Amino acid sequence: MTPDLSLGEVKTSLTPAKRFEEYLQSRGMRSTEQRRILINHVFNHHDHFDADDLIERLPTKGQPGYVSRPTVYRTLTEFVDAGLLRKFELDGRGVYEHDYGYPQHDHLYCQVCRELFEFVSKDLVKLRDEVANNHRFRVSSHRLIITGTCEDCRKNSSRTRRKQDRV
Amino acid sequence: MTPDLSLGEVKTSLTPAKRFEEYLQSRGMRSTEQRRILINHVFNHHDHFDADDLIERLPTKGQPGYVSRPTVYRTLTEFVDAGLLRKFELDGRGVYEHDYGYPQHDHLYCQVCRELFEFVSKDLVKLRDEVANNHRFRVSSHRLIITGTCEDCRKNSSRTRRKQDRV
DNA sequence: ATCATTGCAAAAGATTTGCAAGGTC
DNA sequence: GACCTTGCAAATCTTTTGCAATGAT
Repeated sequence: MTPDLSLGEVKTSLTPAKRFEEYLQSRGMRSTEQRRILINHVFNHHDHFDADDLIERLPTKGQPGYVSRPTVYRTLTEFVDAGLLRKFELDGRGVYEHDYGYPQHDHLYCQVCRELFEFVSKDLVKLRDEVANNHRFRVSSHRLIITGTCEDCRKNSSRTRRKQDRV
Repeated sequence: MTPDLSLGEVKTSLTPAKRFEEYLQSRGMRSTEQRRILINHVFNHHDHFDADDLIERLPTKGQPGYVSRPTVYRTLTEFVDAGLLRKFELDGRGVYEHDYGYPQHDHLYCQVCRELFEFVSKDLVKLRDEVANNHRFRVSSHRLIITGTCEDCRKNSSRTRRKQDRV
């Protein structure tokens, strides 16, 4: 479910990879094989994912394209710092989504299939800013998650979950 | 910061302790010293807290009133199941707040002093229900956290944080 | 050559679990 | 007495860190 791009999209001239290169340069950090591998994986899908999802998609140890778990974690943090990804917490895990070039949006979270659905609401941002103003609070971001049951899961409440349980 | 009670308060005839007793009865669970200790501690403060906060307020091992860490975790989960507390995640930790007899509200979170401020918004609930309707999604709850900097911390940006860092 | 980065192994932090002993109904 | 609960110790899960080897500039 992709949000309406007309609503809040940031105009971007650079690809995520380019932007990340700039970020690295500006910080005296280096362009490495692992960082290139990860940026490709992350920006080839428009999904929400956690560190494990990403690691599972990578080649295993010994194969070309393998990146170790600590490096995955470290690099995800760099992507967040670079403004490429946003991070939030769900069920005790860190979840990442595209930020760079991607419109502001919020989420519906189905507690049955554990899937995230995106929606965009200008009114929510207005409401947020009003509330913050009233409290003389300077907003840097917000996170709204509406939890419940999605249409499919309501219909098929007797069937098996479609998405794997994470034990 | 207490939300306006006129807005969303659930009328409650029972004290949390009584309601919990009923819950235990209905489930064939037992009324124990530890559960009574914890319900008193939890409902004597109107704060947000995590498991550690609660444990720190309890007597230490060997003292009367001591409750072990696993029991604290287990009992907090029971309070949530019983509808007495609500739980959410902040910075990777579970945070609890009163639910039973407490009005619906949301939070401003200051990333400097790490304090939570509550606010109530009827419009937010309306917006939430509209969005959910559009997506044929059945809402069971929502969680909005507005992150930023509170007034005090903006003013005193050079001073030390008022609330202890959690290492 | 210098210094950032990686992978490994191990640590850390929060929470959960197996189980024997003890408490409640 | 039956069986729910507790506390202990240990496990689990996710994420982080120290460090020596490796790679980028």
